[in-house]
Amino acid sequence: MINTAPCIVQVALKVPFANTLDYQLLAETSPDLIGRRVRVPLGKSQWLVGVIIGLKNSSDYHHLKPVDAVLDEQPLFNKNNLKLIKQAANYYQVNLGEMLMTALPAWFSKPSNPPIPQEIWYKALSDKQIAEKKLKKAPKQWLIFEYIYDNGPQIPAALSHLSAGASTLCRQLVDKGLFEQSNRSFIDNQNIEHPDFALTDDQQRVLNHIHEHRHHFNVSLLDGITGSGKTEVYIRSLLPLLANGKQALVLVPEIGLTPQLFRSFSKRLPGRLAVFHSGLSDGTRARVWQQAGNGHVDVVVATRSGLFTPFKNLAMILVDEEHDLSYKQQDGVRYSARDLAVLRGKIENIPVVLGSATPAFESLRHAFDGHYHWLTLRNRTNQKALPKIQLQNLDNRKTYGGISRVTIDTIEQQLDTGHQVLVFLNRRGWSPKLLCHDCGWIAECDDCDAYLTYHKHNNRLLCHHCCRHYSLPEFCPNCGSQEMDTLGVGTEQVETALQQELGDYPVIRFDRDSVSTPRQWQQQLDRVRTGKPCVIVGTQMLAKGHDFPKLSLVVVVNVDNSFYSTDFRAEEYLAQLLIQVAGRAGRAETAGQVIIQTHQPKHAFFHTLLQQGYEQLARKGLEQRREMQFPPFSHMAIIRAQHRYEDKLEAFLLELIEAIGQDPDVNVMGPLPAPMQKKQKLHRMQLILNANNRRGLHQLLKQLLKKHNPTAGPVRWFIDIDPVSFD
DNA sequence: AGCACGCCGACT
DNA sequence: GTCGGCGTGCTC
Repeated sequence: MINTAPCIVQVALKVPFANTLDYQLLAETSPDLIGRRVRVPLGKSQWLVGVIIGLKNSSDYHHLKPVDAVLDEQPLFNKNNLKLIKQAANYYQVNLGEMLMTALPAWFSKPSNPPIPQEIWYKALSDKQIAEKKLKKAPKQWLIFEYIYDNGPQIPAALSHLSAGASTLCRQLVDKGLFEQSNRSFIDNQNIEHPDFALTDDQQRVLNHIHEHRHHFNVSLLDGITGSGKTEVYIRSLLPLLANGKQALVLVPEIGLTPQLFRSFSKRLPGRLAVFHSGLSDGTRARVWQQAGNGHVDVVVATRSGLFTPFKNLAMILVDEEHDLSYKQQDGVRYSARDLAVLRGKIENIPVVLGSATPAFESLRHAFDGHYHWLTLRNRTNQKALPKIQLQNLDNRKTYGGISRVTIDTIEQQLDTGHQVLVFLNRRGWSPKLLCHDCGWIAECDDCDAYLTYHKHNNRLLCHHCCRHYSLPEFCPNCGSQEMDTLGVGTEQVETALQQELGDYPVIRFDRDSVSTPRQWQQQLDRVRTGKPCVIVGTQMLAKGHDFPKLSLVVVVNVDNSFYSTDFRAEEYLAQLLIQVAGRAGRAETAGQVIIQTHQPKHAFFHTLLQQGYEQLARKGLEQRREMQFPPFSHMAIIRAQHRYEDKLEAFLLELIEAIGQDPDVNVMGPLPAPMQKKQKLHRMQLILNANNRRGLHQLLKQLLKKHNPTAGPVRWFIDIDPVSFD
């Protein structure tokens, strides 16, 4: 029966002043309005997209504006999804509307509600030999066929590197009966491999455990060293679920790692696999979202924002590399996809598996305490020895581009025996400082509190924080001296020095300056993949994922900065990074070797990590945090504020402290200048709140938000719950 | 957040 | 005389 009286809907909108606003809706009152999007007017002339999150029974609707349109025929968010988002909004202290819009692919927030664009995928139908015969006279078509045959279904846009006019060629292949086209954003796996290799005892034990606990919420920490076969465990955990027609969500920390895992999965998992990450177009992301929600996709491999993908029948969430900081969003709503994955598992009552070779100390603590099932893989599947790590004291050693003579000799030996070498350092450019020898002046950015990095290729100074360029001063602006010199070493300099020292061997540099496009990335990677001896010089971007089979030696140039960091997690991060880069080495046919150059080889950190291992480092680190009352033994939040004038900013934060008042459970530190006090002309300051109970902290923040609207006054500020970085 | 209203300085 | 600065206030 149609109810002709308007009903009142509560709409969550991305507006900073309210969680929901009420509108009247002249339509059939039905409970399944909840979770559907609407277009509503707000204020003078704003059309906004919001989500209906409740209905009200009242005849008092005359003062309410009407909903302009209901944009969805079916709810875009189901009950569990809304529950997750509501709890996340509450936890991270943001509006429901803001959390909803964070969860929703951008495509769905357009008021015009355009239809989701479709995309044509091509899939090889025929056998390779048959196709080769048929395509003897069509080399371009053969190229396309071979690529799709080897790499699985693709869209024409992904084939542009093979040939121009790829979509035409694909259509011709369909006409010849060699290709099939489909209108969806996933691949439908049928010809999967069933390898007959046996799992190691460790893997089997872990797998049995996951299998036994697959029907209810529980968290397993899959703590497995590099090469211990975590991916195989993921695959075999998923197989029985997929066989029962269920769905799974797999999170990876960054786009670069999706293809790898996706490729392993596509060889082995029967079913429909899709990826979801920021590298896809808005339209594609919307499509994957919709199809996962409809149950048309079985497995989604996604980065952070994919955590919110709706599913019809979700049965498991895997979080790969769970320690990775990329899971914490660093702008907008500062949520942690790993933490929310656990919450989602709880809400859906399904298992969550967190995997890492170097679990976050926080996660390990849950494992030690028995909150998480602690599943360890301590042996490598191929029985190969782990790389040998050795420290090299840099004191009193002459260096060439930051690298000692002994190390260069070792590098040369490895190259001479046909191997490849990775030189890792986390600093791009030629040199991180430009210094005046006479007065000690150091070039700094006008807009930020940061030293300028000298880049030799364009002979300019660059601020790595705001990207502002400066030309090189001929005289010291402070004393007029011409004795300007660079200080410290960056990738550019390492590359040049090594090229000079190693003569004919190629030196291939990977950093944001030398590889800024996927195409360049691929080109550089191809040079390495030839397997010829070469030196790879790279930053952080090389630490993750990529396997170089010929790599036998990793040199870590400078790690000492971490020992002076103010971040209480600095050593944890350093250990994770070192183990990760070391993991790049051991995959060669010979045992890998890692050289860490440092001025502090006697530091307790190295002793613990190298003699006792990561687990022991974690136990010690956690013990210190317990004593100091730091997370995870306390609950932290940071209030971050910025303004053009330092004095105004400080005055405002003092006002906030006043408003916070005394709380026996919450320790307020500040106002502290942020480590980088000025960034892009804005001064930055913060208050650190450290609380011994979560509820108290949240109550306090809630009241603070009520008293001081963060978007109203002249000073902008926001709350970062469970911060992982302090810059 | 947007977008209005509103009250004071330098310009055709 | 106005154009435009950004302070304050409101949005179902």
